[in-house]
Amino acid sequence: MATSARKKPVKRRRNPIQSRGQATVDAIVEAAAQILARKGPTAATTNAVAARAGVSIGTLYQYFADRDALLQEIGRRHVAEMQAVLAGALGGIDGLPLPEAVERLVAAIVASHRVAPRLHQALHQSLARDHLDTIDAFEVAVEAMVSRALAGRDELDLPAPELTATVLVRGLGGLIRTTLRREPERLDDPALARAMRAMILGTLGESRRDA
Amino acid sequence: MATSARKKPVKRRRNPIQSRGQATVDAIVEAAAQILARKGPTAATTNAVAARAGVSIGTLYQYFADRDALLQEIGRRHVAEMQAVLAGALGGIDGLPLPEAVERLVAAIVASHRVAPRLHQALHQSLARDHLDTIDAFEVAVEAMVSRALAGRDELDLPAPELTATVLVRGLGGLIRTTLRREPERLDDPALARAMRAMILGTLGESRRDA
Amino acid sequence: MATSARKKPVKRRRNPIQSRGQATVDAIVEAAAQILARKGPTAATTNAVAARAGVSIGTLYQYFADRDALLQEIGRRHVAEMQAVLAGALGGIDGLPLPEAVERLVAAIVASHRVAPRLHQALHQSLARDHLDTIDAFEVAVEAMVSRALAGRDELDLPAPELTATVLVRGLGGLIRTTLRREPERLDDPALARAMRAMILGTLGESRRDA
Amino acid sequence: MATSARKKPVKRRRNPIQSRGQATVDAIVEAAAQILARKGPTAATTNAVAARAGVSIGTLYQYFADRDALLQEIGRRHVAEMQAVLAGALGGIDGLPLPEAVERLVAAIVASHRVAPRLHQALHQSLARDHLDTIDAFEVAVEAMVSRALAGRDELDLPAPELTATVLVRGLGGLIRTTLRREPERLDDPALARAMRAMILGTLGESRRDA
DNA sequence: GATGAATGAGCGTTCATTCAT
DNA sequence: GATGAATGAACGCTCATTCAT
Repeated sequence: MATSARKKPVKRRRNPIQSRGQATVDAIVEAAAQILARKGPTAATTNAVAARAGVSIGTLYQYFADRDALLQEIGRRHVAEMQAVLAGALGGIDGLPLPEAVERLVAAIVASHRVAPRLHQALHQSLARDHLDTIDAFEVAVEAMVSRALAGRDELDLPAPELTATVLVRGLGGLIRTTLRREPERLDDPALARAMRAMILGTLGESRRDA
Repeated sequence: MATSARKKPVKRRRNPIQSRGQATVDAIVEAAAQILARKGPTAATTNAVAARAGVSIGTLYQYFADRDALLQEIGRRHVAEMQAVLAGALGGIDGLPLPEAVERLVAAIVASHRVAPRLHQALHQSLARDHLDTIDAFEVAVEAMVSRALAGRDELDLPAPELTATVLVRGLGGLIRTTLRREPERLDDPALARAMRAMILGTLGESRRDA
Repeated sequence: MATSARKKPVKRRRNPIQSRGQATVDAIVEAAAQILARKGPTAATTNAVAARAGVSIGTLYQYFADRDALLQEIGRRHVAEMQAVLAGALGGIDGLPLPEAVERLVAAIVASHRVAPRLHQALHQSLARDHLDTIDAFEVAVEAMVSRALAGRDELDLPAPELTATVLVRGLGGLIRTTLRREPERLDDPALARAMRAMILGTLGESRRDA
Repeated sequence: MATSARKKPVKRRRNPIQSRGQATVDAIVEAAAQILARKGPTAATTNAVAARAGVSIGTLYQYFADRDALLQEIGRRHVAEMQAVLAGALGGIDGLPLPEAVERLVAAIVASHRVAPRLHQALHQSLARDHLDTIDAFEVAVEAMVSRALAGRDELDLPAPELTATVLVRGLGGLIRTTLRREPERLDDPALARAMRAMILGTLGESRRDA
């Protein structure tokens, strides 16, 4: 489904056994995420990260094999956060009538993108195609989840719930990402949320009619 | 609408009218676009571009104030190409019945993204947030165009054609971009195109019902 | 005789008498020697040595003032081993007739270089000119020993036994070292041993004739 | 005969087409050779070399792909110099009677090692086993040359001229190298030269007698 | 004593950019 | 105009060494 060759296995260097070490790792990851979010990928040099984290460059390399490993860890954490928000906002959605369920879904997806919008963009930009895997895997998981939810609703009777899920999730994601980049404040606009719901409901209705 | 602080004004060094210089500029831009598309932003160093273009690095700087100016020029040309493809594929669409019009629109948007998909991605990745303006402007223009087209169709009777256009264009764009990145070959899948049409038609139907 | 300025005096941190410490020191030295021999000087970092020895880096520095002190200790031990092999193989040589004595000498020198050939090379490579003293001292001692043995043989009647010893020992050593580096397996070749014996015997004969 | 796997092809970066460039390359090589000779391999950092050569670090990398390429170039030049000295000192040696020929040979080998003795040592120390090829090739060539010369002398009637040449050349080389390191001034001692000649003549005599 | 997290000088290297020719 | 040799700030990263626990 997804993609391509994986060369480098995940390469963390030491997982700290003293609690001091864990704090250090957190500081580094947080510093890197901040710089990434505020000034973009090119500003997130290993030296800048170490400086902002208040540790020496050597310390950074105690915990991360290279810059890429750090970036991947940030990606992993970011995805985990989005995942958590999404899961939290989606609990019990299956029991809801469709319109409410869609409302919840839209709200949840938007919320998950609001966790760290600038970082989200930066990660998309900074990670080479080979390294977007973590983020890709998350998106794939979301598509799968939505696909299952759609298939579970007999009322919908979709001929290809997977395809519909793909279109909806990717479309929604792209819409949110573009809006976040160009008009971040607009993501709070209720009219936009309403339009997104219309898009979903309309797509579902139309998809059922399809052969 | 758009965004953010602009540090550097657009800076090209001269607008060579004579064909000599124009050919050189073309060679440089083309070389850069090729490297960008094939090997990504990090491979597109000024020296590599000059070498591939068959000119000296000094000559490159005669025509472009800095690397960024070159990248922006590539963006400008890429957008112009997408624009041209889009316009070409959309001629006479207003006279068409809705289903055919939608079919044409989907085909046109997909086609415009297929002009140079790798370059498209590379530009999104390599341009700093501040410098995506050209691409943003294009997307805005497409939204406006679609908005006008929607507003012109009395049969649709949309309460907010602009909002609907925004959602559709951004959603479609994101869907295509994500697909291009993760499953490029799938863009040829007729089922996907059908699903996209369903999304549009459904959204339009649903949006009309909205108050 | 030997050479040059000595900056740092030999610096070990403590001479641990208790077996606890001795075992640790041994482990460290052995680990370092192994890495040196197998992967060369650049791989023998203090951290790598400590890791392979199964001790912490801090412990390593408890016993060795710095990396150089460790290297020198390895040199010392290596020389001691070569010395032991040599002495063992040379016992009773004085009573032997010349051809047998020479045969024993060649065998002994070859054997002493075979104790740890890779380590031998690595030490020559990794020790700064200033720190080859231990090895130099060993070679000087061998020369002296051979010189005494030659002087003790009235049958030879050498005009300058010391000079002859120098030439023979250094020549033989260089020959073995070069062969070890370029054609290590050839050191087992009986023809080579025979040629070495011819060299010695011939040199001895010729040297006597010299005024 | 010699050895082993060759990974990296020689990697020079640009061979300068302006004469300015050639001067720069020479300055860099010379600076590196000086540092190597005076302070040893570890002092010959790329930055130190560039500084001493009076060029920027970037310039160094215009001409050498990496530090190793620079070292190899130095090796190449050094070997060429030794070669030249050797060839010059050996002209017409074949017509000479054996004792004079040997005298010339010893003088020539000593002279070739005196071209840049400290550099010679440093190269042996700094080059990884994989990269001594240039120097090895030179030594092999010398062995071959001596072997041919020996085979050409019917008076010697050696059973294995190649083996004898190997022993003599490696022995002499090692002897000189050791002496250079420990007692450099002694290389001028006529007694040592005499002893070396004795070694050669004796070895030749003895080798003939061998079966 | 032993540990190992932390340090930071310094390494090899890249690449956007300048300017004498 | 065009060239390409030269620049040097800055990058990612290593490793000998220290010191609080």
